Amino acid sequence: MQPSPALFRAVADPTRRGILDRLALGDAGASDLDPAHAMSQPAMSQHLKVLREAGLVEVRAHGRRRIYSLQPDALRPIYDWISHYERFWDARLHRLGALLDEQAPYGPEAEDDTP
Amino acid sequence: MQPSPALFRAVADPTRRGILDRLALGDAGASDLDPAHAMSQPAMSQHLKVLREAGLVEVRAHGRRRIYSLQPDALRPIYDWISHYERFWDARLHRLGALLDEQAPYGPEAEDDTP
DNA sequence: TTGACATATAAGCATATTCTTATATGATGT
DNA sequence: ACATCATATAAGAATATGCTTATATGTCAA
Repeated sequence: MQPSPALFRAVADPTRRGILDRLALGDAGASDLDPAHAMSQPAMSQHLKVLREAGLVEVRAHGRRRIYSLQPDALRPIYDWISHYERFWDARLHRLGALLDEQAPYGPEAEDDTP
Repeated sequence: MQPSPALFRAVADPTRRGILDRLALGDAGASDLDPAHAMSQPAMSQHLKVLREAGLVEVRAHGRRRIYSLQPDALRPIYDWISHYERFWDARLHRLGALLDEQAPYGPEAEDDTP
């Protein structure tokens, strides 16, 4: 089964992946997540919203600050999806695949249209 | 390090993930990849181009057909990126993280602004 | 060679995404 | 209460994405 579009969309953006990487080091307030002020405050807030809606981060209030924390479990659907391909990463399986291809040039379902 | 934007962009689209899932079953001609004619021929061709540019598929000519094959190795950067988060998936580590959080409420870098 | 087939590319349009500026909300310290 | 700080939301503009129709390229079969 496929991961939710919201999840893939959330991690598709390099800025947001950077935020996740940062949060993997430890919880942080929203403003701490962009120390170099590479983007405006609303831009960051919007990225955090996308991550929240994907379940990848959670917020808690600490006074007037919002402390964000990583919810790494939310990445599992992507991990599981990719894991299905892991079996192809073994060189011997690759070799076997090549052998099978020699016998059936382009897969089990392709009809032979060149008699 | 972060996977290339082209790679993440390629798998961010559910239609393209479907194409990859289909190719995991075996090589196929471009037209075989949309048996239900859910989209136009150019749409499929454009999706395949994105996948090609991300290195996720390769083409070979077989007569006038183009046979596409999966290049699963190209998924590894995403897999590796996500693997960094895998260590958080263990419940005991989660527990430990909570304990550490009690001692340092929101991570190692947050300055104490509530005296 | 010629016409049909399989795929790719070009151009244009609708929608989505991401940014910006301006403003709202809510907590803090005086 | 009031000014300030931290964050969120609204609205709009610029760009990116994914689709469509039309057309180009290359192969096959007669």
